[in-house]
Amino acid sequence: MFSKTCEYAIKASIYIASQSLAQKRVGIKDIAQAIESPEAFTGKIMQVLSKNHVVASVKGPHGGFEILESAMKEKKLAEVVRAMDGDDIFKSCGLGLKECSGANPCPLHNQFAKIRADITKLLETTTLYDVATGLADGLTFLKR
Amino acid sequence: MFSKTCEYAIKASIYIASQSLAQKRVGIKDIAQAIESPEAFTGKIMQVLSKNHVVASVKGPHGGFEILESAMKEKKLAEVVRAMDGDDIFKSCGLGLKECSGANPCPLHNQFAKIRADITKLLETTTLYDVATGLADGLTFLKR
DNA sequence: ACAATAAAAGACTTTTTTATCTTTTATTAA
DNA sequence: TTAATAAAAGATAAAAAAGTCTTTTATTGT
Repeated sequence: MFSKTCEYAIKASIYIASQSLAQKRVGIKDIAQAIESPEAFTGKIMQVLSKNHVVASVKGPHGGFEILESAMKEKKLAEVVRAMDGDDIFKSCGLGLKECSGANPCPLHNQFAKIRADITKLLETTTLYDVATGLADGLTFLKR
Repeated sequence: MFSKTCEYAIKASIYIASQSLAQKRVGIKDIAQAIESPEAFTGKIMQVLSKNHVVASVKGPHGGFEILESAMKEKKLAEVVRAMDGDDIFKSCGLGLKECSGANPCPLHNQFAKIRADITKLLETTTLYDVATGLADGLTFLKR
């Protein structure tokens, strides 16, 4: 579904958002712990998220990553996914056809159209805030 | 969604099924052409499909691959997918958690449960016959 | 029996993804 | 203004996925 990189990115974003709700800025080490990802690789991912303005980064002592509450209420999961995996998951054919469409449909075109639409709707409507609250409240988890 | 290998496998299976409907046994070269896949790699994939009894293979002159009409009416797409990618797509967590469940849910557990169920239903109910007919009738395509 | 055909099997190679290590840049506080 | 901290950037490395090439085995028609 998502690349591993993208899974880490989503989890990291949600974790940072939940910590930001408690006014806590978090560092790479902390993030890597929280989402069980390799630390250095997590750093790389954070660079991408930061460049794509999914999270804000602050260098130096007491630095780290954060997402303003106002921002996380706007940021959709789709933006995180696009930053890492592009928009393949939103657009591309389930069987890998380059020009799969109503005019040139693969054998599963219609069936997949529905599934893709559901995935798109989920990712385009869910904000980081939406999912961060559940984590902050201990209702959902990023490990195991 | 699926690995490239699995995409090829699904397309190859559908192509073989549609040709079998016309009593035509097809070889690797033919299959590779029909689904725009690398020939040698297609051979490897056919070995797996053959071992998993998705298709029947015949060696020697006039050999190739085929699927009996009675068999293709039983074979679900899910069996092709399982043969190539295992059952990750049916089971695994969207965010990669190993023990994602109602008791230890990832932040997207419920949302993904629905999507996974839809994918599973599609793959578990659609037979090769169902999709082969559309291809045989020129209504669907495996290229471009 | 033998030549031709076609898949199976095995050993490799290439590419992509995932992951690490080192150096540089920015920020802070003493 | 310097030492400490933490992310950014760059260069590699390891693992997995995708793809190729060569040899072997099975089948068929002559």
